[in-house]
Amino acid sequence: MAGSSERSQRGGHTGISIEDVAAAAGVSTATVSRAVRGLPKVSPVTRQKILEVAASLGYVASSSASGLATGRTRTIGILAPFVSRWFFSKAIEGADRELYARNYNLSLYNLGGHGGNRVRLFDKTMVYKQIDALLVLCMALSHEELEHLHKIEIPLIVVGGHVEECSYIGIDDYAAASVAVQHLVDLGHRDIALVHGDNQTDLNFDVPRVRILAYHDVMRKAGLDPQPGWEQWGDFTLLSGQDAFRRIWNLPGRKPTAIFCASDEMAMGVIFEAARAGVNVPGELSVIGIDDHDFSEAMGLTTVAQRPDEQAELATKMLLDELDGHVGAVKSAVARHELILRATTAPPRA
Amino acid sequence: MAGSSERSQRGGHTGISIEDVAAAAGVSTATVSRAVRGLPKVSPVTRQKILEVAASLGYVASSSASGLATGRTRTIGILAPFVSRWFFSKAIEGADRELYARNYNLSLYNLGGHGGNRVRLFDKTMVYKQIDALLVLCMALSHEELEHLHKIEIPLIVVGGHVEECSYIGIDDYAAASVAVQHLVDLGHRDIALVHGDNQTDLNFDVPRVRILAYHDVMRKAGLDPQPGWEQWGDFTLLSGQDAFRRIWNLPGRKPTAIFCASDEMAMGVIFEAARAGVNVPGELSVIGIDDHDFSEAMGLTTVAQRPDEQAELATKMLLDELDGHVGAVKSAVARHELILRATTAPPRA
DNA sequence: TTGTAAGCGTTATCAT
DNA sequence: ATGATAACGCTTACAA
Repeated sequence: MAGSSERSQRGGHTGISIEDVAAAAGVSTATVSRAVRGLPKVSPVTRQKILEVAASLGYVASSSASGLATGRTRTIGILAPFVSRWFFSKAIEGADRELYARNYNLSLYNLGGHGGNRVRLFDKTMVYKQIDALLVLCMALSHEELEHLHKIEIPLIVVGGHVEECSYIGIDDYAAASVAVQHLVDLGHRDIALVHGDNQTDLNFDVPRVRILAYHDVMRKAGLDPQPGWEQWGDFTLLSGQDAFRRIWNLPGRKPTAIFCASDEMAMGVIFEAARAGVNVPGELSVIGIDDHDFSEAMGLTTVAQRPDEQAELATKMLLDELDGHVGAVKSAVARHELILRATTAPPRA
Repeated sequence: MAGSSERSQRGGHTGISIEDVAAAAGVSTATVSRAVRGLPKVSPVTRQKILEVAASLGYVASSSASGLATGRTRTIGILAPFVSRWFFSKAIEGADRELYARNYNLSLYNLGGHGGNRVRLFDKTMVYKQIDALLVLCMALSHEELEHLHKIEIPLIVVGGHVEECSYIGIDDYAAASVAVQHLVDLGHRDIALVHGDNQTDLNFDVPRVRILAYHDVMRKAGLDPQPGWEQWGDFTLLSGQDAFRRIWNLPGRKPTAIFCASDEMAMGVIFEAARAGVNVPGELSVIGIDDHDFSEAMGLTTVAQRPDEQAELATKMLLDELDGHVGAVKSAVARHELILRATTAPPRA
């Protein structure tokens, strides 16, 4: 019974079904199912025949149907506060590489405009019964959210920073920031300003705090005592870097000879604004960032590099391994960072 | 009849089902289905009761099951050659706004690393029975692909340029490029170079060609005759802009006094490289791009602005309207562009 | 190796 | 307004 030709009432929307293939190949649907999924216990000749028929009919299994039958969607979700920013778009590409290689789909949940009511994501649209695992980018999750996720029992991992209560992958922010500040100290700078990430919002959660801490520690160890007002916040964007520079430069008194920025984008903002103010980089002002943004090399920006794509790729691999039954595959890991010397840092003017 | 507690053989992975809710509320599954979907013909009191029970149980409908029953996945696919480039990430954010507002999911198909074998996307992973509609970003589809898509009968639209045989949304590339070149001509430039997009690859398909054509037309009408070698190709990236500048500047003979770049990123590459070569912008060299990239304002880059997010948002709206039964909702449209004068263009030196 | 048939959780038709 | 119930297309014991 039932070829796609003689299909009933609701939607003819479904195309070629497994029954059509079975009928055309003269076998049962069970055998077709086994054959197309490459399962064993199908004779070579039968499989061959079925594959041919399936191909000629253009058969593709309905993901809804197999999802319903197996309880798996073969889709993993990526939760991101933004997509059009360097870290996030790179991470998405990295995750996608692994997903593509292992034949999974990628469902993107962007908090961008609608960050406020992320509640909804956890209730309706999202997560629940739509994805097999969740990759969270640079966000802290609330207690409730984590609990909710935990209850659903889907593998979960956070990329881009430390977050309590669950596995995470990211660079050692303390070490990375320390390296950056120490580089400035080593060059002989004593008046070092800081443009850090906002730690009011949950974006990047711990990350800003840790980087600030590292700055303070390195400064203290070097016997340096930054001016109040030389610590400005930003939100990791170019624009906020520009603003921060202006606030620092408009301060009365002497100027810093170097600025450490918690992201390359902010560093670029500082550099553009410095240029506008006629401040020579690195002659009068050294600038260092963190990230190694796509534009950093072209701008000659000295930075501490990280690779969000690799981080997300690894995280995705762990998620998929866990789904493949490798219990314990998902675990925290520290990603590498590396100081890259370029043209925006130099010893302070004598 | 089954509560999630007494569930059989395969996976207990499924959580609370509609039956659980029905049982707890003392109604049939049919009524629960109507109630939770906000359908009419449910008495207020019944609905209220059901909603309460559903909420307390944390019930969420299985997308696989409803997908199977309705033939709709409530997911639209976005096909992009890259995600970590300005146009694409912005477009994704724009599409997401509309999708989120209308409670659809977003499935991302990135051709990034694996662009070569995009075949697979159309066969296996993708499209077929996984998504209700497809948004294509800046790519030409082959005849077979289009036919395939057409056969599946899912709404389809292309954003970011003209493509034959299907609806598309994008700026008028000819007009936009003309405005840019004309701006240089109006400033008095006669020696105008071009850094255009690659038209070998299918990325942006028609777009590069049309922009080149506009350049030629405007030049000819102005009675200008560009040097051979002043036309360099790029691939829309910063790096390729740098390379192009070097190739142009290394040419023997006189230098152009202005360069029109087919994208802001390439324009930035030209500017960075010009700075490195000690060429003053706009003193010795005017530079104009197309896009109005996030960084363009900070860099003072004169450009012809476009808004990929708005384009994708509109395209998505059309797709969803079509799915809502508004036949003919999907149709081609021209998006706006606007010349933005900033600091990288000026009259040529006397 | 292959077939039979019972689910999987919804939705939608048809009664009531 | 509500309830039975038959699909939806696939997977997977279990039987053959």
